[in-house]
Amino acid sequence: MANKINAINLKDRFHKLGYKYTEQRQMVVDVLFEHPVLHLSSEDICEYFKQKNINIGQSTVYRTLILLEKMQIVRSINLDDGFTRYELLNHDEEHAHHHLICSKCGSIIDIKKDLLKDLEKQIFKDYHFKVQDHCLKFYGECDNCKDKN
Amino acid sequence: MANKINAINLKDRFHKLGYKYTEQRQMVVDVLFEHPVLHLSSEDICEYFKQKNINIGQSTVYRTLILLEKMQIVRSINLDDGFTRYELLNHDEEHAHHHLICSKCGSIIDIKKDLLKDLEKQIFKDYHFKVQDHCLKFYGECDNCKDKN
DNA sequence: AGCAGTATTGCATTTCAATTTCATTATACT
DNA sequence: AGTATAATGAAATTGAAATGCAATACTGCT
Ligand SMILES: [Mn+2]
Ligand SMILES: [Mn+2]
Ligand SMILES: [Zn+2]
Ligand SMILES: [Zn+2]
Repeated sequence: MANKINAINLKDRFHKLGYKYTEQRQMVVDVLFEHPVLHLSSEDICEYFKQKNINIGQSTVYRTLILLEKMQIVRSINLDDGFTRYELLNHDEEHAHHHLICSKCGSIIDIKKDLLKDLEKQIFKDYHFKVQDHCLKFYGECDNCKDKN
Repeated sequence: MANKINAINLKDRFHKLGYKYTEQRQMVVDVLFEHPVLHLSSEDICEYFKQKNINIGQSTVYRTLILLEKMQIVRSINLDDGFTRYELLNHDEEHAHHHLICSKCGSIIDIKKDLLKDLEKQIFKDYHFKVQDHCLKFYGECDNCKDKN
């Protein structure tokens, strides 16, 4: 648990890298840690602040997310809805985890098992291509929506 | 080979669906069939026409690609460069094929083997999620770039 | 062939998420 | 506390995607 990232010990991470840990950045980090299961967009986070009457500029939210990605605290993902979305980067996962996207209701399910190790070995054999990361999305019908037919 | 799509017999496909097979649409289709290995964007195709002094409006190209996708002649893909790209839909492939994306030189390699059948069965067992299609991209270093270190 | 009805074109404009500018403000270090 | 530097945020800009609409082209019918 020593090196586990959480909202508490981030201050040091920022300072070690020469960044200031401002109130605004804290707030953005807090929202992400409070909703670990969601895939929030910059707009989602702005909307959340607006509802709580917290004044943080959209460009600050936007730039904070870029910074958090550079700091390897979040990862940006594309779930095909026109928004860049963000999720906390889990350092237990060697590679990006996968997503099930229900075409009916739009719900998103995380798949944390890697599942691709063998394929990547195969690709190295066949194409001499050294895989560093991947992006895998499955489109279909979720358990809930299957009943509603 | 009876039902194989090519640039020749598309006229009938358009007419059967109530669409007109105009010169502009033919030209767009031709560009796609002439570059089966590329992943062209709307802008790429406009640029190609401009260089050949062919006057076709960008909105026509854009709308033609949308139509071709609806007609199941092309598929749109996102290769993380900010452009929607298109490739001919091969009806031998049950699902979308995969892409290797070289982080160094940006080259794109098609992987036509499906490779995901077993995983999709596993996902149905574990999550009761019925996979209909998928999107798989691998990021890494291609064979060419590996030497240049 | 000519006509009428409908689909398509393409210029111009709009949309909208993402990005940048820049004057003001906050932070960290001494 | 003071100073240097980084961050903020309102406003403006960017650029790919999408749309409105008047002009044009295609198709089926006479
Ligand atoms: Mn996720
Ligand atoms: Mn391809
Ligand atoms: Zn669903
Ligand atoms: Zn390469």
